[in-house]
Amino acid sequence: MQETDFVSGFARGLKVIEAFGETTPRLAIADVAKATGLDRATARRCLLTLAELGYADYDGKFFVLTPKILRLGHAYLSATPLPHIVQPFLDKLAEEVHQSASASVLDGTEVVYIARASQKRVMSINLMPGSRLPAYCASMGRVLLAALPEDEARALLKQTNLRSFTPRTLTDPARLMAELARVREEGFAVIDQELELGLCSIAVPLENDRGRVVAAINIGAPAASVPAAEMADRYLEPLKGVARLLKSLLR
Amino acid sequence: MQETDFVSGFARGLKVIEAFGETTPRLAIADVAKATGLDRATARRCLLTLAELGYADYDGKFFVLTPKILRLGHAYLSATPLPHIVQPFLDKLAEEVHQSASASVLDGTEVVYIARASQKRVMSINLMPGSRLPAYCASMGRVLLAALPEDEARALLKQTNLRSFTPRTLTDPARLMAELARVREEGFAVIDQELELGLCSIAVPLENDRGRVVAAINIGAPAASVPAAEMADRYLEPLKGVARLLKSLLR
DNA sequence: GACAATATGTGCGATATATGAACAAAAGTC
DNA sequence: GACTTTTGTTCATATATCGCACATATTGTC
Repeated sequence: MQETDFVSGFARGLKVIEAFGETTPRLAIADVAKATGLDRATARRCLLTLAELGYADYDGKFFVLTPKILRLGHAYLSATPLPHIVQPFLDKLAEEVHQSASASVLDGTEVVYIARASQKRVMSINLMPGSRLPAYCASMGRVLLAALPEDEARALLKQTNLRSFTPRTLTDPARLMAELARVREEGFAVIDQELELGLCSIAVPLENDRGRVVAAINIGAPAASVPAAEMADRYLEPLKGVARLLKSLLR
Repeated sequence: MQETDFVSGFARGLKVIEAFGETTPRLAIADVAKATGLDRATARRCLLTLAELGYADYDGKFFVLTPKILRLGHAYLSATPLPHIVQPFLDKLAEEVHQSASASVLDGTEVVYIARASQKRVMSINLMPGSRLPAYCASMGRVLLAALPEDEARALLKQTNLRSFTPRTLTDPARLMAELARVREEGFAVIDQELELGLCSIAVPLENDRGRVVAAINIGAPAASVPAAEMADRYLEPLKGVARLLKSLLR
């Protein structure tokens, strides 16, 4: 890369941070080099830089990220109006329906939670702002994919690893595209235990004042107490209500 | 900087990300240059790099961070065992006492939330993993400062902007140090509306198996329903119980 | 609409960084 | 414990980046 408007040292460093993940909390220099495709010498320099700045700890062998890294993501959550505007509406919604309510946006093939009001836990994993789920099998993901032009949605599905989380997970691209068309038509998506057995959810898009879809909100409920068939009857109106209220507030 | 093991381009880039914050969500090149102290040309290159990589959007004038930035903080939250281990205990605790429970660690002069189980909202601001509060006037902050050697705690207080959030906020360094001594002695800290009127909280330290304090947990309650004097009676034992259970699980 | 005041874009020499190979040091294997 | 393999560190040099100064564009003011 010869671009004069691109700081490759910076880009490499960000790659190094992203090398740390769920399954790889402690990484040695060589691990990072392998994960990022960087030269070992370069990976080492990036890691030492992180340590020097206090974003990572180094015990002479392994590097571990420190909580200071959270400043970076926090810069987004506190700097972006959307999470702040949506949060109180989610709180009220969650309290009214006695279920968890969340808001998310699309980042590549995943949905990213940007706000959440949780009632008692139903999911096995703990969702919070910054959490990610594959878009194709999450209710908000379906809504957000449906809001894209068909080819873009298709392209994203193509680059997604379509695996079955439960026996009910839809993984056939053609059937997913058909479902997206239905979602686009009807204005909401219901997921019946496709991500986790025992969990249903329903989502609607959040439009801004110009009618562009900027996010999605959903309600999740235990399948045992709220069968999928009832999700829309119970929760569609409350969700649509919030979406209507927010429409004029978002840009 | 002449260090051979330091990538200053990377360090500069991270500085640029941190320039975005609550009051400054949309920044022009010159703003970033001013905020970071970097040369305009450098700030511009870093920003264009962020945009190129999809971490920021650029409309030709202003830069805005995208949700992709959350991947960076998420790398910590998902890579670090502490949040995962603590979360289920907080969930159980919050349900038992019908109040919000949180866990945090120290980052400089601030506490950083790493996990949280929220019951109904009492605070005006919404706390979530990644959120920050000044250590000197938060219950978990007091506990974490008390766990440091005296000089370190004193040094941190010195570099803190000790402002009064409410008429009750302690801001005198000497009195704060005395309070830290008391906290160290008694093993818990109670905050009586020092951060926000109407909000009390109580925190205890979380030790690992070798007795080192690695985090703090707390319970927050509305002052109207639980006077500060009752906080310890009601919540100290549940908190201590969780700390005991976690001691062997943390390293 | 002309002027001043800021803000942004660009080319260049000086300087810092990446590269890959060579070396040193562990770690794993038999 | 000698051998192989992997990992970490160092170094010289080719290359990319920095910061400056200047050119251009945009914004605000009267």
